[in-house]
Amino acid sequence: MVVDRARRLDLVFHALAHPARRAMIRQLSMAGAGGERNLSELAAPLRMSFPAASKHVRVLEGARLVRRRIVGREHRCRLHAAPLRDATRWTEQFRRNWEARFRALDALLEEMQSGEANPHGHPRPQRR
Amino acid sequence: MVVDRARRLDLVFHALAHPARRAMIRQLSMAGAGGERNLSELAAPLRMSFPAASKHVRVLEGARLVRRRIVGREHRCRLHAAPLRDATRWTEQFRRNWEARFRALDALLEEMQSGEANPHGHPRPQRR
DNA sequence: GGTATATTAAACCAAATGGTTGTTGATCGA
DNA sequence: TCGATCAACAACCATTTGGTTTAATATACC
Repeated sequence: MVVDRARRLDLVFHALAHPARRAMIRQLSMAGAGGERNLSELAAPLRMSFPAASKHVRVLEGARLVRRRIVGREHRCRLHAAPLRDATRWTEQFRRNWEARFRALDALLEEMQSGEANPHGHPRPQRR
Repeated sequence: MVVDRARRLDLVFHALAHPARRAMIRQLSMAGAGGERNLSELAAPLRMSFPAASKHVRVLEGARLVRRRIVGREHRCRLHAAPLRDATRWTEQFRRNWEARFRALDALLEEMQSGEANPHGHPRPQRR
């Protein structure tokens, strides 16, 4: 099944949009690279039934944020960081662009204030 | 109404988890700092009814990613980057930690391979 | 005033989400 | 082999999400 970039981002952001799932990611992150937690360990701190926690893990798997390795009766989960990087890249792309333009506007205002003294009598554009 | 940090992140990530809303953010980002788009402009490229688009804008507002200024009959929207930064910070926090540990593991493996020649006969641990 | 434009509101709908309980199956340890 | 443990599965439920259509409201234009 082919899942395109956009759909992939949907899944990752959706996975991150629930505190229980973020808590799981946090816990797996603490485990370090190659570190693993089985489902019980992930579910334990979560104030919800085991099946509920299990479903959250599946959501994380669907977003490819977590991979599962079955060893005996335990399902060992580990974090997979790549989709997290994709998500970050997406947000950064627009955040940086946006903030860069804001800095450019700041610079322009600075220049207009100090260099010339508002020579054409235009009212200075205001932010906020 | 007080909305705590965790809940705020829920809202932001949820807002980012739909392609229509990401498209709106992209469009507003193109508009530059201080740039605005009214609802019709945001809705136009979206292959859905106007009311549907309007609801998406509300979701973005709820996440404080967009602010609305009503001018006459037009509702002018502008991007607000701060929550985007919060979201990025969250993901970066764990991604970096995780990748740093992975690099450390790589370095260790490197050292074991070149320095000693696998002296204890342990099978080399494999990643992937 | 009358008409077009921009947007909200209301009612409705299907599907997804997030949770529960109860049951089943596999595996580990004594 | 027996009991405890780890986890899936199924069925069910309430709420949210994402969409629609139709109607209402406020503003701009002629």
